Amino acid sequence: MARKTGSHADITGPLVRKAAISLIARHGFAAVTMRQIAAEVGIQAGALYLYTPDKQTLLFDLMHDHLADLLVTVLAEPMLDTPTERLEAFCKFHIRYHLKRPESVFIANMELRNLEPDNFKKVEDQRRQYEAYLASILEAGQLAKDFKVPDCKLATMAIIAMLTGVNTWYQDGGRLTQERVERIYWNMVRRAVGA
Amino acid sequence: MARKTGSHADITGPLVRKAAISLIARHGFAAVTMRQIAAEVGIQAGALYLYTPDKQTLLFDLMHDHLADLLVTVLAEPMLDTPTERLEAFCKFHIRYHLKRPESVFIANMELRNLEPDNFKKVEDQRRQYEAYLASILEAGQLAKDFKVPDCKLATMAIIAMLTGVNTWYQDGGRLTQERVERIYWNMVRRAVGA
DNA sequence: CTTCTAATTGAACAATTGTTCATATATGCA
DNA sequence: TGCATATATGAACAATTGTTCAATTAGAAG
Repeated sequence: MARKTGSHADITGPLVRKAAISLIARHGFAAVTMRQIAAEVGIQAGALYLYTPDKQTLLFDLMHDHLADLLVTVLAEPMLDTPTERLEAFCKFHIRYHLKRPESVFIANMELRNLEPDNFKKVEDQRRQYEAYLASILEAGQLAKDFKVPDCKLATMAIIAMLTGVNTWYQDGGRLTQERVERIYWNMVRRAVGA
Repeated sequence: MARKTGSHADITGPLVRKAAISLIARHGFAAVTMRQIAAEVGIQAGALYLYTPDKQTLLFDLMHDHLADLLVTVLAEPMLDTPTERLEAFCKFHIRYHLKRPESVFIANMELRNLEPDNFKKVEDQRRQYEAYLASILEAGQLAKDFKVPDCKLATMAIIAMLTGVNTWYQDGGRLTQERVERIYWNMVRRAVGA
């Protein structure tokens, strides 16, 4: 039965997620203890089990929810007319979206091997869907002879790796603004696909 | 005093390293126990301490030695005449070298946060040197007007991320040979830098 | 053979792990 | 006010952790 009013749990639950994201991104899932997460929230370790059935589910939920939001958001972007415009929008979206939540991105990329087989399959499928979205843009551009890509699958992996790599070095207030980074990367991608 | 003949330790030592690499790549440093490593080698956990002072040093040695070998090897490559030739050689070298030791590469990329601060600094510096090698090629090409790169630092990070990404999906005996992958990626890099 | 050292065992250590649960406190509703 | 439920404690659990070390075995040198 759903609660009507905002209870304490509705506040603490998100706090647990936030603490877990921060700690796991910094130290890795296996290195973070339930007691550390609890301490960050300001509760005892036992109370965590009011918000998650176990540690593994907590990790899976973080990764699954992150990727689910990524998919929903990218699919909600307005569909532009030409493959080139769509590729530009994708590149800039990917950089912007990932730079806004670096901790979740880090976890989603690094903690795959700590997922139990069933959970791993689900998360892997979400990644596959996201890659398929980019691949479809490349294939459309290839078909329309807007792009010259020798292999769409390879180009997909290359572009995603390249764009996600921004997260490893970018820092706010650094030498380049985010908009400038987006433009430079889009230019490299554009030329790489021959558009 | 150096031993003249190959002792048992000269054999077991490398076995410990190999077992550690395999296990850490699969499960992550924090999730692997000294007892697991020992079991893989076929000895007791206590005997590991004949080959490493502690778990942290074992990890650092794996990462440090991997990157040291990477640096020595890339610097030993013959220096070609033009920046374009050098960039092509670098791209193909990077893919080939990394595909040959995927487990060490995985560890070097994923376990940075499990290094103690001093060890982290050393490994980070090795990475910086490798990046500087590629950056110098891009800067030379830019100066010679062979490349059109809006930002050499960004292009360096983009290219390395893109090339290293091959390790996440390539499998021997798959759809594409390694040589074909090298050529396709080099083509994308070449166009990305405007060569 | 004996002697010396290198290599290894196996038990032990204190600390920490994820998780459970009886008990207590707080909160919202009648 | 009191009752019911949601939320939290804190102690306890067995299992496991990295590491140490006295005792033992193996191997090479003389």
